[in-house]
Amino acid sequence: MDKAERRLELLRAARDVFATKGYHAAKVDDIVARASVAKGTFYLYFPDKRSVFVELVDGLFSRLGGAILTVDTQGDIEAQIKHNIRGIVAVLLDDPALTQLLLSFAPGLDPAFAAKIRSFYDGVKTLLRVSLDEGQRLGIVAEGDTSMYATFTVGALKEIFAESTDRGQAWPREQLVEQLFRLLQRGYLRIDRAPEAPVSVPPKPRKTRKKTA
Amino acid sequence: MDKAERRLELLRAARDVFATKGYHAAKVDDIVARASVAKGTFYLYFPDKRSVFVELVDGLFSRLGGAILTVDTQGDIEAQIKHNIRGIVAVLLDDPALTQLLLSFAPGLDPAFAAKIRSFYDGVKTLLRVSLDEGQRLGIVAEGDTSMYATFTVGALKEIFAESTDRGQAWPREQLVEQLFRLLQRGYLRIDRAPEAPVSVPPKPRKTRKKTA
Amino acid sequence: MDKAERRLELLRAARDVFATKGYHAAKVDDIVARASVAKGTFYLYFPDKRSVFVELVDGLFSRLGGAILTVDTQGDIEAQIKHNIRGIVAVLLDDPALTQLLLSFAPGLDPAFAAKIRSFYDGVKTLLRVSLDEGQRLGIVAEGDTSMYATFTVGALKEIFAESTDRGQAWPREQLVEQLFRLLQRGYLRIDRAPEAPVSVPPKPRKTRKKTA
Amino acid sequence: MDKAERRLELLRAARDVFATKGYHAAKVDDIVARASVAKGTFYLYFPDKRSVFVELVDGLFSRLGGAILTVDTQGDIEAQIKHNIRGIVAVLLDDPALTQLLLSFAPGLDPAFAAKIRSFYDGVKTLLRVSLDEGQRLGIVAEGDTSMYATFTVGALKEIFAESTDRGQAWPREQLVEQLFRLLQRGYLRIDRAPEAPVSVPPKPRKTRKKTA
DNA sequence: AATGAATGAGAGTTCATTCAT
DNA sequence: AATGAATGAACTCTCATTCAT
Repeated sequence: MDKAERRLELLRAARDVFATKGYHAAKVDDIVARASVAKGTFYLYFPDKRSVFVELVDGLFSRLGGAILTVDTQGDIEAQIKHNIRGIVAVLLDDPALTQLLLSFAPGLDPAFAAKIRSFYDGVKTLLRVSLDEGQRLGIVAEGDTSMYATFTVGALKEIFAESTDRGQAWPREQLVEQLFRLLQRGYLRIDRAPEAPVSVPPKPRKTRKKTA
Repeated sequence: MDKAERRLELLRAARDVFATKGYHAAKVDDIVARASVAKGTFYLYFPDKRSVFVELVDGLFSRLGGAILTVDTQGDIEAQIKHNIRGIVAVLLDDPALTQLLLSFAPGLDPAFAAKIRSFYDGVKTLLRVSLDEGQRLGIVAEGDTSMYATFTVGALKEIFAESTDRGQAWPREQLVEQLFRLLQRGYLRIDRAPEAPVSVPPKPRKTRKKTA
Repeated sequence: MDKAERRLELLRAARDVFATKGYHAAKVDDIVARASVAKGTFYLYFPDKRSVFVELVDGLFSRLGGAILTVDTQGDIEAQIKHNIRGIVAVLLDDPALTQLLLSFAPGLDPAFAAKIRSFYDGVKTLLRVSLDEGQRLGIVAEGDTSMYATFTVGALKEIFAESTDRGQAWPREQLVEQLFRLLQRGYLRIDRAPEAPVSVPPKPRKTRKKTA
Repeated sequence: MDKAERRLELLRAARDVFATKGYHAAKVDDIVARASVAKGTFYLYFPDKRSVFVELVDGLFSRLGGAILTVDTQGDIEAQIKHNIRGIVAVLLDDPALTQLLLSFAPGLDPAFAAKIRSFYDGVKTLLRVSLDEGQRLGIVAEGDTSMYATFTVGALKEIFAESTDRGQAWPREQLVEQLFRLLQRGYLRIDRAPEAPVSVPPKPRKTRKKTA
């Protein structure tokens, strides 16, 4: 077997075991058993148990980072946001075990991991907040504390993905994208305003924007 | 020292240690050291390490559960929702260590705990969803998948509290309540914004608010 | 059993196992088996395997250091030197297992240990060299490189003790003292000169000391 | 590459690694890395790690053994002794890494090795003792326990070489030979010091050398 | 002959739990 | 009730050795 392939096999095995049992309950023995190799083999490919974990999380992080593009306010904002959402959905739902792993990881577990994961989310939130600030200037984001909006959004996304992953993808992918977008839109996005009008926001006719909300 | 008091002391010690180091890194030695008792004493009050943890989480859960009242649609809905939020905020921010513990605990970490925690959140979501369903009938909640609204809300709350706890309570309590409410309100609530008007959202007369909801 | 006593028991067990099998071949399992305790107990008394070893060697070092007194050139030199030799002999032969351990320890085995042990011997040699320098000024030590004399002496002592320990103390203690002294005396000491006279150096008549040697 | 040469290369590599890190800390990986061959290759030339070590030590032993000639009491004793010393010095200082290895190896470290090494030194001591016994009969060795003289001598030599090797050969070779000889001479040898006179120590007529020697 | 990936027995260490005092 | 010394199962990681290529 090819060296790179065995490495991947071990990563996959580790991912599955971590996702199933959690980091601490996952023993190296479990991982190698799942990969059908001897214990020592594990250490040919990774310096220690922790580093596989870190590599898995890092991989997901970077794929997520790659999926999120900064919104260009000159272009079609709705399309870009949906594209970002779609990207995130794709990355996360393509590897539910890994998503489980990421979402199930929490501060307090291990200071070293916590810092790494927190900094990732902080990065996402900052990205988001900056976009929201810009949006406020353009009048397409409601007034208010944008950093709280960002926190709110990230939390909502995390929970929805956690649930999706948990339940083995109850919601079809594109529907998830649509619903997520509408949540954001009805929440604080003001691409189409008339936000306080009870219902039926006509999506397209954007020219009539009012301040009042 | 009184038996009940010693028990409490141990619980507090455990809570602090768990919150600081996480469940696995917290050693029984750390807990008893913090409580200034001998190691054996710990086992006079608790059958094992895990059960202290469970008891702590359970306690927080039940206090949270107690703080959330089913919204009586005959009464002042906004006030009741704010009261609920205020209750949750109070419970969580009154014991940041425990909140940290709860939020830092996640599925995947340990299957047994995960089930317990998930069932709590499921309970909260169900409570919420039922209220939202009712709200939809009353026309004060936007159309859409209420279970997703519930998930969304819980996720947002978790993230905001996590951040609040993390940062040593950056936001003043009442402001947090207000902002959370406004997020919900602007999000999918369709209560009329007659600002500061005490109460009485006329439940039935839905025709005036037309088109949807 | 008393805590201090158990500690001693473990030290003794470790000493015996180390002396018999050497540091690397000595397993913690061997030590605890010999001390008739569980493996975990070992770690209640010592942080790790290495530290027991270090403690053993340190103990012997300090006892040796305590046995060696700086020679006061105003007093009876021969008596003082013999006293030193007697002290060293006593320390080393009283605990053959530990002596075995010390002598069987060598540079290259482990950089950390090597430094520790080398520095001890360096200390001894320096002590000796200083005495010899003083002796040369007084005309009771032959001319020549005193640092080489010191090295020579230490090597000879080490070998003789190694052999004594090996063979289960072939030579009676006081005879060893006498013979060691005579080796030194005939070697480079000039307390009683007439050094070239083939045999039978009359030990006492010291008053006639001559420079010439 | 020629088979014998590769074998030598591995031996050299092993010698260097052993000398630097000691036997236990030296990994087969280190050795093959230094020899720039694959790990499996090592086992084509040697059955196991230990056997390389043994072969290295054996080689040094036999070279040492070859350098030591039995002293012919009919010939020039001083010259022969110096020749022996010079031979030992040459063997040891020509390969400091190996010397380091030999001297840093000690009983207790590993029973199997210990026996081998002890038997070598025992051989040397016996050789020496026999010569000294003969010397006593000839009146050129002081009275006393010759086996102790032998032990003494070997120990002194070991220590001096250990120090020389340690310090990267502080003393020039011929000076070392001279000084070693003088130590022996002033110690228990009773050869007349007629300095530089080529040879022929008349064995018997001892009375003429008086006082000074 | 040479390679180097794979092996797996075994080591040191940890720590929740027990129990004699 | 309280103590804290003792326990030992379990874990991660090491590395000499093997063997298919």
